[in-house]
Parts: sequence; structure tokens; C-alpha cells
Amino acid sequence: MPEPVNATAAALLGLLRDGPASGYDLYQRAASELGDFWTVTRSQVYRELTALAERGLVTTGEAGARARRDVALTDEGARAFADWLASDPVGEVVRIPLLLRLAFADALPEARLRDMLAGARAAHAARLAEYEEVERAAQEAGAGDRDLVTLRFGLRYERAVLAWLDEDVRRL
Amino acid sequence: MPEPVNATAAALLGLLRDGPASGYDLYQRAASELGDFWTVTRSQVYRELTALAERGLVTTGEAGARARRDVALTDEGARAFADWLASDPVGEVVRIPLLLRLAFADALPEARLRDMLAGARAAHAARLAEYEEVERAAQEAGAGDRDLVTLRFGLRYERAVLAWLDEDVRRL
DNA sequence: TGGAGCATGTAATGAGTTACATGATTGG
DNA sequence: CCAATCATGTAACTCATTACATGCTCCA
Repeated sequence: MPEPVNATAAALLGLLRDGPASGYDLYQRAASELGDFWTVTRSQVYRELTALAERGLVTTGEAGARARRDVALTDEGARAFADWLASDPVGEVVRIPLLLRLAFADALPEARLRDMLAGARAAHAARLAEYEEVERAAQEAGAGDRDLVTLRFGLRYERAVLAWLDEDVRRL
Repeated sequence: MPEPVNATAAALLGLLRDGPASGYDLYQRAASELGDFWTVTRSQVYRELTALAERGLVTTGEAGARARRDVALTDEGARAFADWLASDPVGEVVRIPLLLRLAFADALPEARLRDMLAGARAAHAARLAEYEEVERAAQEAGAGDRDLVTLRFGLRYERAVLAWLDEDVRRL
């Protein structure tokens, strides 16, 4: 059994099913199609593509304008993607800097704490509003539930955070 | 202005306010007191402690049993902690492997998908139950809202994920 | 026609995980 | 008294972010 690919590499393979693309393209598509709950940076894209090419899971085409080089999925790459896709989804990460600070709230000046909470509230409310707007637009455009599943997670997440801020954190 | 410390290092400084401790102690305390939304590994603890010692933010004591070496907070370390604590909480990370797979659900065999969702549901339900149990115990022990704020976040998060699984993902 | 901004990629650094090693304790 | 387990730490590796460099395009 060959070494399994990591999730970021697998995501790139998955995107490449739609046809060859440059690292830059893949980066853009990942940002827009994979959503806020699986982010990748450009550097990661290039690193993973290099590694995938070395393993023969993608092939690298000729250089085009601006050093652009398209890569394409190989059969072996498609197989590696399918294996990853069926593998157990492990490694959920939720990391909340605000929560870490609240653990030490005793040492935090009252006023600064209030500011911080207000800032967090505003940021999450803004993201919620953004998601709601995207949902509205998607529904008008006739998107199905399948397309909205990530968005729905985002909506629930942001609402949960806001409820927590308003109902649980408020009383401090 | 000195280079600010990173969040993991800051957490260790924060814990050291209660008195000197070994890396191992700090690791244990971080795991139990900082909760599931800011995890650190043992290796991180030692790496950060080394770096903190080089910067004079902690001092390293003599070796005890089993190569144990306690470190203690310096005044400068306490200042660095306070600075970090008051700084803006940036860098929230939420990373959901299941969501990434759902983005490619078209290529996933029906049965495997169902399994995967069932597994996720079970895992989150178990964590929710665990949190509820901790909450019950804490309340009996007379813990205040201040102590429970992290836990409350966990409760809301797990409930939101379960609702998402049951109400939004179900229909696929 | 030149400079503002987009496209494309690399290098350097930082953070996080896994695997390894080894010395104390302790219960059977 | 020795085997299992706990305590303690290091090394190697993978993953992720930030900073940098440079070539195109296009429009003012």
C-alpha cells in the first residue's frame, strides 16, 4: 500500500479532477470552493504539488506565460485521491485565541476585556452576515443543499459563537 | 518594544504565575486547564521553554529526579505575559476534515459516506456527553461561571455540530 | 510608455506532531 | 527484585504562514 496523501494534497488532487491547472489557479479555487474550514496558502499549494509530482500523482506541463506551469492529474493520482476520500476524517482542529485569554481573565484589566469581547462579537457578527448574504444569493441562483453544506456549517458555527458570547461570556 | 511572545509560550508563562514547574507539569496543566480549544504537545512545551529561557522570560533551576528541571517566571516574563494577554486575539482556526470530504462527496460511495457521517455523529455525541458530565460535576463542586466559560463554548460547539449533522447534512 | 496592479512562484521561518530514548517507581 | 508503567525530555519530521522576488498586462 502506497503512502497515503495528506488532506491538503488530496484537496488539490480533487480539484484537478476538473482538468489541469496552475498552482495559482488551484490556490484560488481552494479558497473559493473549499471554504473557511479548510484553508490553504499558496506556499502549501506549491509544496504539495512538488511532492505530488515526485510521487507521480500529477504531471507537470511546459512553462507558459509568467512561469505558469499547469499540472494534471495522473491515473495514480486519481486513485490516491479516491483512497484519501474514503479514509476516516480525523484531525478536527478548533483553536480559539479568545478562549485562551479568557482562561487568564483574572489578570486582564476589565476595560480591555470588554473591548476584546466587543471586537470578537463584531467580527463574528460580520462573518455571520456575510454567510447569510452568500446563502441568500446561492438560493436565488438555485443552488442545492449539496452545495450549501459547508455554508450551513459556517452559519451554525457563527450563531453558536455569538450565543456563547451573548449568553455565557457576558456574565463576567 | 521587545518581540511579542506567541500564544503557546504565553500560555506557559500564564501557568507559571502559580509558581515554578517542570515542562511535564506544564504540559499536564495545559491539557487539563486550557481545554480542548487550545491544545499543546509536550514537544511544544519544551521548545517554547527553551526559547523563553534564552530570552530571559523564565529561569531554569537545577536538575532533580529523572532529569526534571523546574522553570520559574521572571519579572520580564510576567511583563511579556501581560502584554500578550492584552493583545488582540487573532488566529482563530477551525479545520474540519469531514467538511473537506463533503466538498467532494460526489466521488464518495454512498455507503462509505453514510458510515463516515455515522462515525462523526457518534464522536461528537460522545464529546458532548463528556462535557455535560463535566459541567454537572463542576456545578456540584460549586464552580462559578468564570470557570465554566470554556466548557460552555464546548457545549455550544458540539450541539451546533450535531444539529448540523442531523438537520443539514442528513438530506444528502 | 511607464507604472500600478495582478499573476506566479520561491525562500525563510514558525508551529505542531510523531517517534524515540531513558531514568524512576511501584505493585506483584 | 524485576517487569510494567509513569515521568521526563529530545530529535526528526510534517505542516502552515510570512516575507520576498519577479514577470506580465493594461490602461492612463
